[in-house]
Amino acid sequence: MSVITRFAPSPTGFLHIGGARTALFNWLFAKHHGGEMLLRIEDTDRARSTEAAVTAIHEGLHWLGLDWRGEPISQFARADRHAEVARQLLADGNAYYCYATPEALSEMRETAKAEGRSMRYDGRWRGRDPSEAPAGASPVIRLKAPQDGATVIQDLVQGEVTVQNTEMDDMVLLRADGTPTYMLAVVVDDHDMDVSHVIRGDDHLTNALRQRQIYDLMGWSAPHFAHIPLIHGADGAKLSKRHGALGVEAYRDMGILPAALRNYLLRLGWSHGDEEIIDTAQAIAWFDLEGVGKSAARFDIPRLESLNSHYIRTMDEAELCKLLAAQLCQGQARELSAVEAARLPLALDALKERAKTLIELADKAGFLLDGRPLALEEKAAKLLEGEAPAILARAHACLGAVEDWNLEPLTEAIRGLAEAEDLKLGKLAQPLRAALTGRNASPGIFEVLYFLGRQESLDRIGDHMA
RNA sequence: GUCCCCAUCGUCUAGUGGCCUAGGACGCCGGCCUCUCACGCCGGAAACAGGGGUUCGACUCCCCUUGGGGACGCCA
Repeated sequence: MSVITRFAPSPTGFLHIGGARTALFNWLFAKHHGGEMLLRIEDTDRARSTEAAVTAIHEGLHWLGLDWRGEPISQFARADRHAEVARQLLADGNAYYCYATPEALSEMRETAKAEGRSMRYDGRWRGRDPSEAPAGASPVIRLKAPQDGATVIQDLVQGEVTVQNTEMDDMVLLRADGTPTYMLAVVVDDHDMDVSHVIRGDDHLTNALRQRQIYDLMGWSAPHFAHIPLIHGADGAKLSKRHGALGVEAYRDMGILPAALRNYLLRLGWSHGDEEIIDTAQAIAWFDLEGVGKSAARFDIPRLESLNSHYIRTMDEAELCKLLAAQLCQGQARELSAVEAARLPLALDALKERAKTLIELADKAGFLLDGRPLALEEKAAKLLEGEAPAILARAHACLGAVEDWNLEPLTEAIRGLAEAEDLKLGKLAQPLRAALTGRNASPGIFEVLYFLGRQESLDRIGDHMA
């Protein structure tokens, strides 16, 4: 039997970080077993589903590098099939019409809450004859759930979970307007699509027991369930859309690489011994449900950034160079000039180990762009005070004599000058750095000269010498 | 309120009864390297929620307490 998983988001917003991890786990599990993942949009609630959200989910998954089998499935498109199953349950005596109005129901809940009882549907229409139905009212169809005994699932992450049937009420299967509820649709679809493993957030754990009742009454065998713990915010509170849950595109905009986010999300709730850096191929080879932890994890940005810096340093340079160029042009009305673009690959190696995100990378690469006279950061301006202009004048003269503008000759020239002047190298390097980059921190000063080229370097030094 | 789930350094986690003087990673602190910032290297502080059992022996098994989370919709 082949492994089929599904990622089944509701299209009510962007692909948030918890959903992204759920998708990743489903994808990895399927890949690991040579199976496939389905994408099913759970859009049975027409009022809350939007096309924009569907698009956002597609784009989010695409950016993350996750794919699925075939076309995305719209759950709503299968409403007829869901209704058919509801009618069969009805015909078999495993479901019944309920004429309780929404108002009556919420009143019932209020009373139960006030009296400290559990807020369940009381089954008032369970045994009644259809002839008692109020005229003109359109009923919902409810499952006639077992009233004694217990329902059990063997969860691949949480273990055996048991709930007494007295704790569960008769859930609505088909709404008054004839559309299916999620609870029915999810069971019918997972069954019809031969889903072998349902991997989802553990906020669905108690739902699984209710769904189990439908499987049992239909005489279907249930898929394997794996309820993975939720992700919390840095403060430990639930990560929700109101509380810091960002869409994956927010991480893209923060300059996070998809590979880094995958690795981070993988290690949040799953482990393989002490392994930390796990690329996607390795993840597919290793991923299993036994490695999934049971407790919720907090989202920690510094750790994500640490992983991100690793992937920035190790990724393909040409690829990174493209990302850097794109980032540098962001918000800028102009393209990079040929001269500027040529500096990027030269400097990339030095730059990339100083950046945790693409944003930082672009920021630190800023000095490579033309724009004399350079804007000076405060600390850089300080470095250009006092005897600095005089020193720069001598450096300018010294560098002007360098014919072969390469790392070794430049190093020799500057070191030679420092020695001749009996200056510590820092005394010379810091003003140069300030004049050349406008900052007090940058890659090594010989490299900076080399990246910028002869003319630009000399011009920038000239701007600040006495 | 009722039911369900969870509980190791600040954070992510290793640990499946003796290998634990509890390991790794991020972060933090100190040092080295050094033209600055990073990288790298070396070192440090830092945890088994509490209480009962079971056992020759519990981080590991059981129970209770506490704490956290989730679910109780004609939402998904």
